[in-house]
Amino acid sequence: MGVKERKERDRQEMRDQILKSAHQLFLEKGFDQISIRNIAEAIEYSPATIYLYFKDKNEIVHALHQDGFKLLNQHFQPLAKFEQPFERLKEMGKAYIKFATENPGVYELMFMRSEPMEHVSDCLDEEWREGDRAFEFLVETVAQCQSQGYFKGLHPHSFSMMIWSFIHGLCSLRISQHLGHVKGARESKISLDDIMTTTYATFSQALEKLKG
Amino acid sequence: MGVKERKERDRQEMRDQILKSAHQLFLEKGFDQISIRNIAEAIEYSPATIYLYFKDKNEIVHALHQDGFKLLNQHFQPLAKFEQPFERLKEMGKAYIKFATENPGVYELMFMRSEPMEHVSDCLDEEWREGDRAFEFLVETVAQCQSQGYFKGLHPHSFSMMIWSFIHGLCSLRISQHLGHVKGARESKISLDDIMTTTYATFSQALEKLKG
Amino acid sequence: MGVKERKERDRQEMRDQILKSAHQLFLEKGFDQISIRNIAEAIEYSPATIYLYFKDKNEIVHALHQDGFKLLNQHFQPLAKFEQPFERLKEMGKAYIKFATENPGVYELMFMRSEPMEHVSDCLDEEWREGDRAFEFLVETVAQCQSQGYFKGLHPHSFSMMIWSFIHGLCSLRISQHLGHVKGARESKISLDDIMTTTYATFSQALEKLKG
Amino acid sequence: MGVKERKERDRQEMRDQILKSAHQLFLEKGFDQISIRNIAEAIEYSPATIYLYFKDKNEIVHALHQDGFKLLNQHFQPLAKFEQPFERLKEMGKAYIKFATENPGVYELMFMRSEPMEHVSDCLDEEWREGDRAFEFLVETVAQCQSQGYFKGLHPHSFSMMIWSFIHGLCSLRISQHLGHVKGARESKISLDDIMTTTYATFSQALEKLKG
DNA sequence: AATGAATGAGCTTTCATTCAT
DNA sequence: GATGAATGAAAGCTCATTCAT
Repeated sequence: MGVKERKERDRQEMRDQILKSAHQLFLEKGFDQISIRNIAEAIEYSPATIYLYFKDKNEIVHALHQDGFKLLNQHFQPLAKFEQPFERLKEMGKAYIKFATENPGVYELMFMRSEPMEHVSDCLDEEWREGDRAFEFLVETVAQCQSQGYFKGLHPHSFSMMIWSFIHGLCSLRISQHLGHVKGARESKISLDDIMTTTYATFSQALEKLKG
Repeated sequence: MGVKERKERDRQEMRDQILKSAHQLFLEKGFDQISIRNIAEAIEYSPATIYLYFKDKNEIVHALHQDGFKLLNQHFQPLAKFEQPFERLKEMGKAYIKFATENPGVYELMFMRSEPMEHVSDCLDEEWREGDRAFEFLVETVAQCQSQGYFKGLHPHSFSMMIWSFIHGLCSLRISQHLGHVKGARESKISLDDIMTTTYATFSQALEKLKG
Repeated sequence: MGVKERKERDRQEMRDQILKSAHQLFLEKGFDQISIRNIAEAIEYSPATIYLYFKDKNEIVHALHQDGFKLLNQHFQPLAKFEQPFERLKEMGKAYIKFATENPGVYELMFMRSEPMEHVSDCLDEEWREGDRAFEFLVETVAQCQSQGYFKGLHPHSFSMMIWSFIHGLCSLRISQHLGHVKGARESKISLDDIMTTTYATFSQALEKLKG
Repeated sequence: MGVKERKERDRQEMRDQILKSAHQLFLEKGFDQISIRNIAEAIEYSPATIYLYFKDKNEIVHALHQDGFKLLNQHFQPLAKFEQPFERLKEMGKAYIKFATENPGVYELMFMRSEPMEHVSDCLDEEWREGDRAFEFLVETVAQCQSQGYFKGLHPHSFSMMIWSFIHGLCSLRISQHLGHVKGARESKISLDDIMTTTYATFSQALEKLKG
């Protein structure tokens, strides 16, 4: 009995290792520098081996895509403990930034490229469950904020879109290396993290002012 | 003397023609679909000819990058006529969206990819002049808004960063095809343009509320 | 003792099952579409298992080759009942056509490819017994026809070769899909079976005229 | 002026060289052992170079296919001088055999494989002109034989099909190496050429007897 | 006896780039 | 000034085969 289970576990471990390597390569080399051969080299296996665990390159990308959303939701999980919705909202932003900053390659894959979307768009809605969950969490939190007097008169869905746009913009500018090239940031030696923190703080202040 | 100058002029014309074609291709195909052969075919010259005018593919990308910023500034030019800074600010957003929507390939190249940045970062600050101009225009406008009572107590540079993050986030989500996949948008048949308009309107409303 | 024999029997059964699946695959897919994996999948065993029963792919092909000849002879078996040799000869042709048409993949393997031959040529004459039987049956029938006044003055072995060439030509043209591409057949919508029947009938008529 | 022409000639020579090598490889290795890499190696160029002269592998196969038919017709050309149709018919057979024997690889490609057919079948009828010409030449010759009293009462098209089947059968058995394995031929040390000659002679005799 | 895991060698194809002409 | 010709390097992928378990 144990044998079968161990095999299954080994198999899963190998899949994970492959995905982890791909993940790592995204980080180092960027989305289109990734190749089956690259991954194979990284895990020190032959390219053919990859195909024992994934049907094709697409399936790898797909898996990373889904794993990415799961991971994002994991970053959101601890936020439930914040009872004040506005507090929670602000923490969500921080968690999102943390996720993007720590997993730039996967973030790129999830939100900054159109290629994966073309494949994924054929999929069942089911595939989007994790992605939906994340967004719904945001919408709910916004709605709760409104019931406490924030963002009065604004549509919660649209306002959530706005928030997401901002935070995605900030994260993606960082990942695409544009953050450090803005006039002002370029000259002074401010760290990228500081820029993000400052910008996010500004956004938070603005949100705060939208109360009442 | 005249000969030398004419030659130089011819050379510049050829460079422009190549860039124009590349720009056009970006419009149709997107960043990774572009190739030297593609461009050569479009201008009806041989691939080898391109190398007479550009050292390598990077140099083309680089040039497009710079031209892109010029083009963006051209979109901003007519905004000078808006005397009310807040009006001007809102129009800037629209102009930015227009630029991004009409030149998705170039936008992708300018703001959504890290590869070009890596090459550009070695360059002189001089290279960034056009980019800086665009951002400074935003900062100035924000500052003028503040002198009229908007965004009180917020740092103009940071607030500009926030605005840019938002608008870039919105545009890049559209270009990367993610806009249509958000829960809600996916089911209803809202057009992407409508989503952008709505989200931007929400943002404008929010900004408006930050007066006083 | 019994154990050893049972094992041997089991082994033989497995070999047969593998061959049967391969045969089936040939029927559906044709010579080059076949792979060890294909066969393994069909018998629901792992590819590695196949190597327990056959040294390599060649050995499988070889075995199919031999089985093919057995099957061909089985098609000939019922012909013994035709007492008139010329009738029997004509029925042999029909039986051959039936065999080829119903087992195109195996026919291809047996008669249309050189690869298998290269391996087989090292083999003992013994290996050819079944093949020889089939041809000898033809030669005998021809000889009997001659004793009834047909094909006078023609060498039976050569005449048999001639007959085989014709019938093989007809069958192989069909299997290689050339039959439908001849001028005339291509335009009209005659079925391949009709072309074969007609051509064979013409041949029969010609043979008939060679009497006396 | 001469430059352009020379270039064109060089280009044609290269194409020919590639085709010749492919032709040669067919001969040595058989149809499916052929690969772009193989050909490239044979002509001592890089694989990529092949793609400068042919769009893809298919185009090479296609070209060989067409060239083959042209070559076959060239073998038929000198036969016009035979005024007696029956003589011409017999010479046609010999010419066909000569063509097949000297170009086994191409013959295999032209008549013994189904893969090329699948691609070619989509083509215009125009593509088949050369093939049609060859077959029509046969039908005409048969018809002329009939006007001289041969093959009375037989349909010329069907009878031509019969002749082609025979001669193709004979040639293809030789090419697929089956000719030497027939009982009788195997034991005695008769050369393959002798077998072919003898079998063809027997066929000729039979045809002769179909007069009157 | 059976197999999961692994791989080397092979495939077709594309592309940025160089260089002799 | 322009290019046809050539290529090295890389891509995704498949398959027959081996071997430890």
